Amino acid sequence: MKLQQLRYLCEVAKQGLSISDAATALHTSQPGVSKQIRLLEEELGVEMLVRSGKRVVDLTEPGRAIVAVAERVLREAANLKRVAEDFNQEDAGTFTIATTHTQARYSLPNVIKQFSERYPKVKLTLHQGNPSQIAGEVMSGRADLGIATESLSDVAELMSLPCYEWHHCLVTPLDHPLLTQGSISLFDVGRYPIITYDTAFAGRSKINRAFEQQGVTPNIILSALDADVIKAYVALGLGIGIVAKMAFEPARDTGLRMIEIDDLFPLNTTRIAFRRDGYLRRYVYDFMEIFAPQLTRETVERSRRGAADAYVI
Amino acid sequence: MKLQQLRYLCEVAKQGLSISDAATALHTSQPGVSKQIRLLEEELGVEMLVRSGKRVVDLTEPGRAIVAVAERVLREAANLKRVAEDFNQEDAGTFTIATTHTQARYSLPNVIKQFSERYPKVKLTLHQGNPSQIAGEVMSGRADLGIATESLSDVAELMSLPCYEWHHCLVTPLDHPLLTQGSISLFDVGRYPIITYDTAFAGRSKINRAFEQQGVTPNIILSALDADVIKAYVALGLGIGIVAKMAFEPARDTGLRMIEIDDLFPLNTTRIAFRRDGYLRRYVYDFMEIFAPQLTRETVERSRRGAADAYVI
DNA sequence: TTAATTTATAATTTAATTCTATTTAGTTAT
DNA sequence: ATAACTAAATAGAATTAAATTATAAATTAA
Repeated sequence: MKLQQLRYLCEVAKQGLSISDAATALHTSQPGVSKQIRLLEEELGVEMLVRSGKRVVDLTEPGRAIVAVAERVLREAANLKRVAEDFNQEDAGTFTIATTHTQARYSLPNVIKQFSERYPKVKLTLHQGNPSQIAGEVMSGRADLGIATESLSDVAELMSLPCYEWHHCLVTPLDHPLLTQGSISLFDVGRYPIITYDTAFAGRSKINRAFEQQGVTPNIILSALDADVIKAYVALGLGIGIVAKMAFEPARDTGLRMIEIDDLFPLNTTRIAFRRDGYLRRYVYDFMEIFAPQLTRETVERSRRGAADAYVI
Repeated sequence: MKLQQLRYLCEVAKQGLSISDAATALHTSQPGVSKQIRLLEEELGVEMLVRSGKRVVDLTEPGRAIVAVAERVLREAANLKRVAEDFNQEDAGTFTIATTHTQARYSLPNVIKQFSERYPKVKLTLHQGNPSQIAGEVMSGRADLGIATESLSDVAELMSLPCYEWHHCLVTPLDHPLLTQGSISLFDVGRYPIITYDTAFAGRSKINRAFEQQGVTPNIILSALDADVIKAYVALGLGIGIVAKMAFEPARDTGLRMIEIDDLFPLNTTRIAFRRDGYLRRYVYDFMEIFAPQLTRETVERSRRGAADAYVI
């Protein structure tokens, strides 16, 4: 078994089961790929590709399982290179963060500015997506870190650590009646048309639950994927917005007012996630510490190890 | 980078940093190993071995990190073969269980008998050890499953599932005064010399804690690694024994009496553990189900996936 | 049925690995 | 300090494996 063979196999799977396309993508010849895959099949004693004459039609069931494991092997092998780079003290490399709009737009810019000044040679990529996409990106190794709110804690392969907590707030047009009202309840909020995040984003589920618990049925007239869209519609007078407090920028959002409502909705926790068994380069640790100062390299490593040394019986 | 190179490197590390010994172990020549390791060093741009002239003296720091990752790559690659074997429907293969004496001696024999009848061609190995050794064996991939009590739940890389619960009991000589006493408290037990498990075994920590909580200082005159030793000394009249209830066999232990004391010490839970990311062959799933009927393949797979699909935000 | 596309095979070339023999360097014992 | 021994690196030859080109066979689409 050779790593090369695994690379060929995975590329064929990736290219939609075309040996020719895989060969092109790998800058090699079609017969080479074809042969190496057959050699692997021979060695393992299992057909991995379903062939109809001279066409590859599908992966066999064992083929699917083998591709999954092969991908992991290749990921680990790629980790090896990163380990070496890291020890070479080369402050160069790639770094991919999968995150949501809210983070990318409102909490990351400062962090990334600092990071880039410290590591100008690191090629940084942001992948924007919804929380399940983020988890998928990190699990598959396409992203080094995932940053999202609440959602990342349920996945076994991922380790996730809390970074900071935040509240929602209301944004209204300049002349809204709620601005002059003293204390505001969910009932008050429920009287106006609401614009907020799409389900599965930035704490929307908590918003729903809070209304439910109070027996209020909110009139959500518009769900958006990000706060910028929400604010735009609020400015147009379509309703009041519920967004993450960090998404309100007094200097820019001059056509809007913000109302603090910390007690109406539960606290949200933004978490950072990475593969439990992945290798994290030095600069990734540094990024985490810039993002959430309590996450020093030591703290993170301790959490990763878990209580691996302790046992009871 | 080639798998071969990683194999060579790991073998050198395993053979105590001898390239010649590694070559012998791998049935190849010394210059071949030497060269491949140098090629890998060149490719990665890092020296992995500390050489003093023509001697290998140590691993460099990056070398150590690289060996660790390389071992994982090789483990995953080995998994590939198992996947293939599994789909080949070959009911043959190897299966290593790391466990404690208590399990090996009292709970596994029946299970293994059933298993071996069903899979006569599977080569089964039992590794006996203390709980931290068991965790280590499973983590490193030397064992497929670990079985122990309580201890395996703290390790992040391992997934552990509860199998069954059990209590301790007292074993005494035939004529012991406690045999005629009605209800027995920890104070009563504490009046006699005690023989029980060594620390870090079969719930010893729970025994200690129970005594502590009652403010009783037990007079433990002997700690043993297994119940057989304990019973032998009890039979000699050296004291009373505290062992797992399953370790008392009325038919064999004719020179001893057993006293149930389910309420004196907390319940113990025996767990089965495996690597979260390892491939489990069909017969391993079957073994688990024989051992603990509630652990069907479906149940186990569901636990492994965790709540990977669910997310909140 | 024909043209286009895709994989497999064969033959050739190229490259890489492994082996044997040998050299070089380090360690130990005298 | 020297000799004897051991281990690793090097060189060159032999072997083996991989990639390439050309081509054949099979399938799909027109």
